[in-house]
Amino acid sequence: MSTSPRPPAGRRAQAARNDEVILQAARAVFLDDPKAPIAAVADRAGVGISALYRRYAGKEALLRQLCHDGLRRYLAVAEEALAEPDDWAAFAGFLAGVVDADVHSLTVHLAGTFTPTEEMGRDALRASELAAALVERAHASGRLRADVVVQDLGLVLEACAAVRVPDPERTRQLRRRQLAVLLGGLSTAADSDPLPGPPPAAGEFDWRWRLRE
Amino acid sequence: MSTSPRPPAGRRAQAARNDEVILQAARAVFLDDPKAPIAAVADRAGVGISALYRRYAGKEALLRQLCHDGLRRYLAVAEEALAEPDDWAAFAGFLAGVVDADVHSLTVHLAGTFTPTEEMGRDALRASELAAALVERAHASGRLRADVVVQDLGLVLEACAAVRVPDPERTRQLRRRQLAVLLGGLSTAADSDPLPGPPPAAGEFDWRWRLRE
DNA sequence: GCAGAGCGGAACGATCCGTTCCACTGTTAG
DNA sequence: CTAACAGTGGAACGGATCGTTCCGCTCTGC
Repeated sequence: MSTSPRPPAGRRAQAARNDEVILQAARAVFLDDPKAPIAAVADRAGVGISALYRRYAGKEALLRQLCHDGLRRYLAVAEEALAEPDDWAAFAGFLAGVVDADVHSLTVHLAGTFTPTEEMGRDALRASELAAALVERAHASGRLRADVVVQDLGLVLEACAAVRVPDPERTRQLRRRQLAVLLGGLSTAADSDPLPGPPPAAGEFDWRWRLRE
Repeated sequence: MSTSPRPPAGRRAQAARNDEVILQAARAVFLDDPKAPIAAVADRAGVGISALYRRYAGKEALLRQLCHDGLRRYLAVAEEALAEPDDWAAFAGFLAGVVDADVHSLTVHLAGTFTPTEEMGRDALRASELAAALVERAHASGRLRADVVVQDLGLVLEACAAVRVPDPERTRQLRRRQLAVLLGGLSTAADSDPLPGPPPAAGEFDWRWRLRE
């Protein structure tokens, strides 16, 4: 056998596999508790702490990577949604996609625990542009209440992310339910009074991203 | 002057006033961060740590008291709402009252940080009974979607409590907005598809109340 | 005046957590 | 075949945090 037979079971392969295992473990752990100790990630991944520090300069680097990955998933979901021809379906599908991918917790709840990179800033900007486009199309479809603004998406996503039970699959189901209620409330079919108070403004949620203390 | 002139400025009076100041400070602090250190409460109240430990056996006792107070407020809001003749207005007013009083964070988010008393258990039971009555009346009014169950109230309140900006008054406004959207989605006016997935079941959120670890 | 309730805040001990360090193991280049 | 070494597990360390205790002071009510 010149090359290794089936799964390349070498030290290298093990390491490459650990790359993925560690990231998945970190995602699961920090999704469950944004302030979890780094040792919890190692335990969950079934590796030692060294395996972590070999890959990331420190906790902050890991958090940053995790958050950036989440941001990229958000972008992917948004772009996929924009490909949908039906304006309202694109809007609803986008929200469902973000909720299912649990991307909101990864981005917003990890905010302030690390210093963001410039690239993250660019991606975040692009993300808000895509969201604005989706809202605009939803407005054009006539099915979105006129007094809904882009920033309301943040509230909706936060509301869904707040739903949490120990079982992940059940959590997903309950979030879908919550999202369905919210979508009903956002649609013009709800003939209720105008939404109260000044709508959320641009930059009103930026404080999350400032480093704590 | 036989008795003190204007405000009864004695050591006793100061102490009585501190009772209230400390409770308010504790509420503000733990509302902002359920795991805040006890020293933060003392700072916020403008008193020393001794003033706290003179009144409460420990952190857990303070948390328990705070949570029980919140529960009692919840009961008061619910009973006030039940006095409203219009079924739907009672339902909507109840939710608005709970959101404004920020009672949900005080009860649910402090859960698991102390061992509850029997009386709290009784009050919690009564609270769920009142909530069930309000939901039943809302159903009777015909304005509440048929597939909404009592447990959905927890999701709605959680969604509102999740909205949070540094300014408390602005937070209240945004929560009202969120609640308005949710109420729109809960009402029969939203002609959308049936809510997806199995509805939240009784006892599905009890895990919060078990002591952590 | 004087006993003591009430208080401020330093000090203590326990815990937790991020990071470093070292010994060990299997792999791979030569 | 073997010497170097990438990769790893996990103990150990140092700093930070936090709940609680304790001591000395003040001011009041008798």
